[in-house]
Amino acid sequence: MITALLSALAEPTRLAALQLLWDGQEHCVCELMSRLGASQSRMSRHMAALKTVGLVVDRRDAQWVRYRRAPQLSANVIALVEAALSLASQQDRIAA
Amino acid sequence: MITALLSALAEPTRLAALQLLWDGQEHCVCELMSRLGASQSRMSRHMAALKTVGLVVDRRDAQWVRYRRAPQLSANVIALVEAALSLASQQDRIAA
DNA sequence: TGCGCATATGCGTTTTATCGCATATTCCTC
DNA sequence: GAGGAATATGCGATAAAACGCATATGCGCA
Repeated sequence: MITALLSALAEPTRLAALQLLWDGQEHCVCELMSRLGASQSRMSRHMAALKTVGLVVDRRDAQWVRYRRAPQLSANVIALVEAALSLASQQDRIAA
Repeated sequence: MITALLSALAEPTRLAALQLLWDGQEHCVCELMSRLGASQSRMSRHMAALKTVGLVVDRRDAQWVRYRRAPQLSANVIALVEAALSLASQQDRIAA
């Protein structure tokens, strides 16, 4: 559902995580935690939320769970996410 | 703030209202209420929320308040809204 | 001025989101 | 198999959003 997707994007930590994952590479929860300054449970739950709406996928790799941008997202969804990320990074530049 | 914008979009009635307003025309609250099946106070508050984040503007016209899409929205914001509306209307077609 | 229509808003309630803390789970290494 | 690292999750607390109901406000018209 589109509103679920928008709700998932409407949280700063999740949006920032998506920004990191948008490079197409895998990132473990521990990396996201430290880079975004989020606690462990908080980060884990936010990633689970992104996964639930299908924006990211995860993969177990030894003791790590590696998240990455979901493959095969529809063009519409990609357009939405990239518009959001574009606004977010624009805001980051202003804040900096 | 981008997350406020996304939160404003992440509610079905608001998104549907935006879809109607996106034609560039003015629409009074009473029209939106009846077309979207929302109660008066609910519709009024949702429109106020859209106004707060700057997506719409309003104008008093006799006993009516006419809302319309905000002019001069940045290209980034327009891209975001249109991506959301595109997904919403796609979903509408599936539901129909 | 008084009435009626359209809209906004104060208020209390209910629902939903988010969080921290503690604990469970999974997997590696020794 | 014991211990430790990385991650997930149950639970209770807190905060935020949304709602209905009632009432206030703004406006036109008689």
